[in-house]
Amino acid sequence: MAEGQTQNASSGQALLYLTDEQLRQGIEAMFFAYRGFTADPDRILEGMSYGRAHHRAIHFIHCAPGTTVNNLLAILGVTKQSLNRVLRTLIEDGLVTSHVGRSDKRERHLTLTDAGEELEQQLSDAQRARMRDAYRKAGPEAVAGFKTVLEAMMDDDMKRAYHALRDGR
Amino acid sequence: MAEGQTQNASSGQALLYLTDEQLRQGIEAMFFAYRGFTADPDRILEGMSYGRAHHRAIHFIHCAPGTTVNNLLAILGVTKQSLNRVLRTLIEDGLVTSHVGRSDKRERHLTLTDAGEELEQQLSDAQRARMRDAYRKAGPEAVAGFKTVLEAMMDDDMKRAYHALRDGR
DNA sequence: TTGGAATGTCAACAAGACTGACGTATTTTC
DNA sequence: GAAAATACGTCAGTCTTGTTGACATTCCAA
Repeated sequence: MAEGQTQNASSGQALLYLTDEQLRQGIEAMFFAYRGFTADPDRILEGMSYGRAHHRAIHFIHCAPGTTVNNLLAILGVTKQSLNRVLRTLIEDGLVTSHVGRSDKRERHLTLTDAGEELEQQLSDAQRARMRDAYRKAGPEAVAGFKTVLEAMMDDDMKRAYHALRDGR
Repeated sequence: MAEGQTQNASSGQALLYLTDEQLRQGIEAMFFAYRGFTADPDRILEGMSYGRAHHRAIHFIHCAPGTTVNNLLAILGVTKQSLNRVLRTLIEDGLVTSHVGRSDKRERHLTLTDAGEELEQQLSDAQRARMRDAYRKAGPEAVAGFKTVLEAMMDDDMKRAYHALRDGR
C-alpha cells in the first residue's frame, strides 16, 4: 500500500511519473480510450445482429486467412463454445467459409468470403480512421511510446500472439 | 479505401507511421493490452460474485466521493438501469452508501464505506502494479507518448470527463 | 397549482461470456 | 491394431452486463 509514496520519496524527481496519481490517470485514460476505440465498429455492427465478438473473429480471420479454430481460440482468449456461436452465424450468413484441413482432416480452416472481406473493410476503415487521427495528432514519437507501453502491459502469451501476427505479415 | 497507401505515396517517409499496417498493429496492441489491463482485477473479483462493472463503479465512486447516480452514469456510459443493478448489490453488501441529496431530494449521493475503500485499494493496487511495471519498463518519454495517443483516441465528451476527474483532484 | 422534466427503481429480456458433458472424426502412440 | 490424445461441434444451463419499458418521486417553471 502507498507504494507510490515510497517510490516517490526513495527515488526523487526522476520517477515522478510512477506516482499512484500518475498511474491512476493512466488507468482512466485506458478506460476512456478503449471506449472510443470500439465505438465506431460497434455503431456499424448495431442493428445488423452482430456484435463486438463477431468483429474480433472477422478481424483475426482476415489477418490470418486459413487459420484454424483452435488458433483463433488462443488469440481471442475465449472458449470454443463461445467462439462457435459466433462462427456459426458468420458461416450461415456467408461471411466465413470453413474448409476441412488437407493434411489434418480434424482441423477446419477459416477464411473470409468476399462479403466477409467487404464487412471487414468497412469495420477496419472506421477503426483505422480514428486511429489515424489520433496518431496524426500525437506524432511519431508519441506513437512509438504508445506501442512500447501497450506491449509492456500485455501478458507474456499475448505478447507472443501479438508478435506472431506481426511477423506473419 | 486504401487511405494508408494514399497517405504513404503523397507524403513520403515522414508519415510512414500512418500506414494501414502500422495502424493495424496499433489496433491489435490495444486489444491485447486491454486484456492485460483488466486481467488482475478480474482475477480478484471472480468468485466473489462481482465483475468488471462493479470494479468500475467502485473506482469512480472512490475518485469522486458523494457523486450522484446521474454523474456516474455519464462517466461510465451505461444506462441507469444497468448501473442500478450493480449499485444495489454494492449497497446491500455494505460497500457503498447512498444518501438522499440535501438540496435536491431526487439525487442520491454515493460514497464508499470502509469495506468499500478496502476492496478499492485491493483492486487498484493490483491494477497499478501492472501499470507501474509497464511504465517502468517503457520509461517516461514512452509514457508521455502513451497518454498523448490515448487522449487523442477519446471522444470529446470522454475527454471532458477525463479532464474533469484529473482536475478535480 | 399543475404539467413537464429530471432522478431513480423494478421487471423482463438479449448478447456474450462461462462450465460441464457428450459425440465424432482423425491422428498419434504404444 | 487398439488405445489415448487431439480437434471440432453441440446441447444445456448459468452468470454478468448490457438493453427497453413502465412507474414513482421530486423539482421547477409557466
